[in-house]
Amino acid sequence: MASKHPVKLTKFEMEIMDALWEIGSGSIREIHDQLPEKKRPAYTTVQTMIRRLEEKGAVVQTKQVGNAHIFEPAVTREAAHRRLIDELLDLFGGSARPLMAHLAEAGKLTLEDVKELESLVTEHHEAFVENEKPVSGKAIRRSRKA
Amino acid sequence: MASKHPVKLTKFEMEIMDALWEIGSGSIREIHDQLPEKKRPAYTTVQTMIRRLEEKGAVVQTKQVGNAHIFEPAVTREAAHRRLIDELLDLFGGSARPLMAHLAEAGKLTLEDVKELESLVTEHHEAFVENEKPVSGKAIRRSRKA
DNA sequence: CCAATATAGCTACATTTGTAGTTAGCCGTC
DNA sequence: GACGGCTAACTACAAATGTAGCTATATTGG
Repeated sequence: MASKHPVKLTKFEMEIMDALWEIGSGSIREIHDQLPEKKRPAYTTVQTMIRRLEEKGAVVQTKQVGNAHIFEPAVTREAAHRRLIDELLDLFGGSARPLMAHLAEAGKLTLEDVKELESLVTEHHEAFVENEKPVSGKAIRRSRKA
Repeated sequence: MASKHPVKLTKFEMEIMDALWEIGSGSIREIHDQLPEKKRPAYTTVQTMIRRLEEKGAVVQTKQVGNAHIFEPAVTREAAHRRLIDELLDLFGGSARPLMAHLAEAGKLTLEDVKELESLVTEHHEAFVENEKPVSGKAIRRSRKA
């Protein structure tokens, strides 16, 4: 496998990245403006954050428009999310089971969610038995509706 | 509701707590010894951590045996876990769905897991319709087998 | 009772994270 | 071509986190 760890991002860094993922690419100001008014830090704070994210390799500076730098994500939202999930799973001993249980108890899951999940898992499983490995190339097909 | 947020614990703090949860209660030394040899920090590091955890209200000093203090968790593992999950969920916009999808794709879930989950959710749901609120007092019953 | 040992209780320090001010340079405008 | 504004860069700083040493004291075996 190629890139080992898609860098570790903190909660706040994730929020910055969220803004960037949302707009796809943009200047510091655009990222800043994209942040929810509520917890919107100073412009310079975003600057610092982006700089650190760049150091970490989470964003890259692509081009330059005027004297403004344009940045874009160097990691996908999915990869970042997966990283967080894996980390959480670790705390739980690597098994997803307890995590599920918690979600269920907290009432965060509807029967529908579970149904959907079932087909996802089934598909995934079938992809495995049919090819002896995950569907090559493109990701597992699944009904997107969000 | 009583205690709002069961304190925020870092990864490392969780590991310390894990040791404590495991032994139920014990002295610094016992906690220290309980930690996996691999990443086992200095005795004093554990001391510092426990002190901070005490400040945070995650552990309490119950009694004293000889000159050794005995500590025990002030929060349940479940509560701590739930806290982490909730935080993760937040990053995901509050919905458990994307989380599920990730787990499914990462092949972390077996069909069995999903089946089990289904009954969990069903039970939970029934508890709701029957009582108009979560099962009072004790937690939802579920087959323990770990 | 006294020495060896185990603990507790401080203090210390490097890193990471969150947050922002200050300064200096580039750019377009008048 | 000088000026005002936007942006980049650097610097600063406090709190949280990770890690551990040192000192004084309590315990206990001899």
